[in-house]
Amino acid sequence: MARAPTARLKLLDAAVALIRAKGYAATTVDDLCAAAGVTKGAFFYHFASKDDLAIAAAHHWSTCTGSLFASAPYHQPADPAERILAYIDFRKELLRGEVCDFTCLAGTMLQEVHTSHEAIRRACAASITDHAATLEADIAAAMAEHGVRHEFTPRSLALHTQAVLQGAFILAKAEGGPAVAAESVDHLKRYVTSLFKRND
Amino acid sequence: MARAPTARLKLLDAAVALIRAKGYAATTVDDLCAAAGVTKGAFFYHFASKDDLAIAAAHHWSTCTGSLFASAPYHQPADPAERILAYIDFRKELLRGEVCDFTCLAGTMLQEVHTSHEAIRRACAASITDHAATLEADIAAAMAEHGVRHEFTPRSLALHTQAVLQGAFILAKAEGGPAVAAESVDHLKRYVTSLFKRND
DNA sequence: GTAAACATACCAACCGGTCGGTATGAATTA
DNA sequence: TAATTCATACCGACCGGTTGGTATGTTTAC
Repeated sequence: MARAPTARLKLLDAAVALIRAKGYAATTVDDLCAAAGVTKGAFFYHFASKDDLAIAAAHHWSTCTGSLFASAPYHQPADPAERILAYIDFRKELLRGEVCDFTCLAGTMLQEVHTSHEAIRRACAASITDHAATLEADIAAAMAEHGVRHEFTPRSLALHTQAVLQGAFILAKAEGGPAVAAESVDHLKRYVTSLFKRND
Repeated sequence: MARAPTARLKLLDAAVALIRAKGYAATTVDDLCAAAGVTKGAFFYHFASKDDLAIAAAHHWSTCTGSLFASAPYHQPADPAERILAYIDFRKELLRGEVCDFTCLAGTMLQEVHTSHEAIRRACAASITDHAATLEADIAAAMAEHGVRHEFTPRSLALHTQAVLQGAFILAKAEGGPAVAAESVDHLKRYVTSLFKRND
């Protein structure tokens, strides 16, 4: 290896930032190169096409968010139901600053590519469902412990939390700020709390 | 008037269909003209620009969905809480067939334009918040009737229902079908039911 | 006949992608 | 150990097609 492939990483970071702000189609290769401080030659050396970058960006996004959530403090409570509520609190804390900085790359891209770019769609879908899967064990344990007899699966509730978050992002984009999104997350917490209320 | 301005309406319908499927940026003026069966001359006779059409399409969308929901049967129950639950049921019933046919134009466009196209953002935001506003009266009445003492406003819950729906659309796009979306709406109904449970 | 409602032909800017070339360092060989 | 070889990493000019938009001609209802 001659040099470390720094251009590739800079392009991936630029892709996450620009696509979250402008969407996939509106983000041009030149935009990405300018933001990353590299040239088109570097772009097409590392990525076969713009679509190829999108797939790589989705994986990059999964990796970054994956390690963020893996090392987050919401895993500490001993009670699984408490861990889920702590997760929701953590997601609410992330809702600060500029809209582009707390919204989801996968959700944004999905809207544009779900019919026309099958490979990108799969990568984005995996990003969301894989993250949701990290909640399933705690949800299952909480349902067992608290004797939840409702007719839904742990996976279903895990995905619902992601639906609320994705929807909250859209509301935030509509309003231009995180306030509405935070209120929606409050409703989610109230729901989950009501599900795992000790029914003695 | 020489001819009835049928091209304008055909273009608006085409815009709703194409933008829901491919997103705003990926939908070209030529695409729209082809889908509507008109030429570019007709397009730029009726709309000053592509952005102008997007704004008109958002208003068109508000009008169409507005009359759909106004004439929907969920207003019949005497109890306001029942009306809200009937609304949620109605929204779930709409989740059938192709993803592009039940997803929301405003939510889709918002993702792409929220930073770069202020006017379009406003039109989309209005489409969502205005629809949410149609639920507020029933929510307020239900909260009063059922003695809900929670710390949230009717507007907040109304917007939350829209967040869940928008998020459910994204999940549907990820999966390629309405199944997950429907389950998320089930969770929403369970939440609203728990809020308005008779606490006697 | 005249004005609204289109159609046709066209343009300049832009966009994704290509291509020839270069700098750098690691392995190979003498 | 020093010259040779070669792959990696990157540059930037360039190309052909596409895109939003325009200028101008044609049809149709009143």
